[in-house]
Amino acid sequence: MSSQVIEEQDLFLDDDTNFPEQTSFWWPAETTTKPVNDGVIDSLRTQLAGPSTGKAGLANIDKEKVNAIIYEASKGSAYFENERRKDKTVTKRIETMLIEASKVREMDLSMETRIVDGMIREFEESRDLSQTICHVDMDAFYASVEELDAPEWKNKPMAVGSNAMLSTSNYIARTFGVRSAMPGFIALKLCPDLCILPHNFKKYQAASDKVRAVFAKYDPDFSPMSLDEAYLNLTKVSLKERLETNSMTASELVQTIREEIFQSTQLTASAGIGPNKLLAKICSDFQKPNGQFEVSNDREAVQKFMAALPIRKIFGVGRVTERVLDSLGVKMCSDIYAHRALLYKLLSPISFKFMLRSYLGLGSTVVKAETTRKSISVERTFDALSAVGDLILKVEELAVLLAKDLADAGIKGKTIGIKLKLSSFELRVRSKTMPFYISSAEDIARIAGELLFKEMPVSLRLMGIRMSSLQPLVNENGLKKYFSAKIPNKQSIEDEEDMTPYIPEDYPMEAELSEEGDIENKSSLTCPICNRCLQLDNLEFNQHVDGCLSKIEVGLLL
DNA sequence: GGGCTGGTGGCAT
DNA sequence: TTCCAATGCCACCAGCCC
Repeated sequence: MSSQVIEEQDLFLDDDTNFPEQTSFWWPAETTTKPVNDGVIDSLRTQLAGPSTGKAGLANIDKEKVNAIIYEASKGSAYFENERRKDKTVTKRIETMLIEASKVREMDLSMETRIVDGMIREFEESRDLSQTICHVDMDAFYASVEELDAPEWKNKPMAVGSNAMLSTSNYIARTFGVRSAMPGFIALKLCPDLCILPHNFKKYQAASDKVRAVFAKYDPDFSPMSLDEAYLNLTKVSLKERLETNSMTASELVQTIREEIFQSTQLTASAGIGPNKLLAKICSDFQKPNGQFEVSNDREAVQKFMAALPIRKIFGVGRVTERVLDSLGVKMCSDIYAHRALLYKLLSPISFKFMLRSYLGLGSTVVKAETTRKSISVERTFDALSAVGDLILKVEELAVLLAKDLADAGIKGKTIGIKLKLSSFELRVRSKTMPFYISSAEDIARIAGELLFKEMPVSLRLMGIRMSSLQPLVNENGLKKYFSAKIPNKQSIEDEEDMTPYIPEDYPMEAELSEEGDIENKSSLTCPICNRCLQLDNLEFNQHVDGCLSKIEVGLLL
């Protein structure tokens, strides 16, 4: 598995938002910004503040002031306008639901209540309290690793990432409201003294390897969620091992694990213990940093724990779901029960079941080391591009990267998807499933190019290509394919149809090729429309593709 | 009409 | 001036088949 995948996931999984007791929000009097209120509703300001800000641990921070600064820094940008559009969509969705809710509230819901109570009884019967699951989460992982090499950062606000986006921040920086998934330039407005260190994934991987070695000792099948986070099933740790580690209870065992992690890495970890993954995950956030929390394997303890929990604490409930449920009066998990008949009527069966199970504190107990990968993708952000030739080059560039990742992973796939982020931040995803498997850069570029051209004209700030419906490569030819000659290249297709777009025989293609020019500045480029390999410079190539596109419009091609 | 598959959008980490 | 990258899951809809 590509290690980069895990590292990148980590950017968002690092949501350890609790703070040391002594922290308080620093606010110089002369720069105090009054919370703005120019007609923008609170939901948008909360939305702009970023993910995870509603989670526990921010009690010591003046959220109003932080949000006001973020709002001021974002106002007027394309990003801001897009957030406003998204906010309106959610608002509309909520309005529609509230109309429905007012109708439902007038109805006699005794039958629905009985149905839900029946579901609860059924769920109760399936409750498994026999397992001891632990979720371990390293504290401010990237930042803490950096502090190992440079201890002076321990007393200064520091974050890891870039001017565009932060992965994580140390606890000093968090007292300023600086946190993961925040753009660096906004973080600097919150904390002008903040130092932003670039990523050093090799270091984080090395530290992670040490942490995982400890995990493996206690559960060889531990399930890593990212570089700094994993689930362990401690049920099977034998009494003998517990005695050897001088620990009898699950809590003592986890204490031992955390101590071993510290011995090995000088890094602190927080942990949660419970009868399933849902509870363990929530608990690991409770005593951050460098702490642990346990919910005992007892139905009443679990119910009591869950009832007092804000719904946002549930893994899978984000800002949007929180807003939607809040509009229905559901803020805490106990509210799910109080409003069970209404929610039963309004939510989809799957969503309702998820909420009800969460209220009951029921979750999966399956801790598995490996899961099969479902998709593999690459994406890049860049300065706005709209010229056809530039976009084609970008497709080819990404296709090469994806083909390499596929080759490294030894897989091929049938479904190609493109992801486009317009300069307006509007997101578009398009995909196409082929009747055969592909893995070469050429095939990927051609299909991705076809998808892209249907969206033209566009001005893009991000492009991504994803391959899904995956299957392992069975022979070496498949692996060699991408590195072999450019065209034609069909060995992975074998008995399947030819993918080359149909081009009429009398189609006049070669005008550009016969032109004179400085061959030094020309490179070999494949037009994704007519699939010809051309020796052209960028300008000529753009003109060629534009010509092909106009031919598509009049139905001459494809 | 119900199940299946594929495509798109959205939400989540 | 500046808002990442990779992946999974689900809802909803349309089209197809039996």
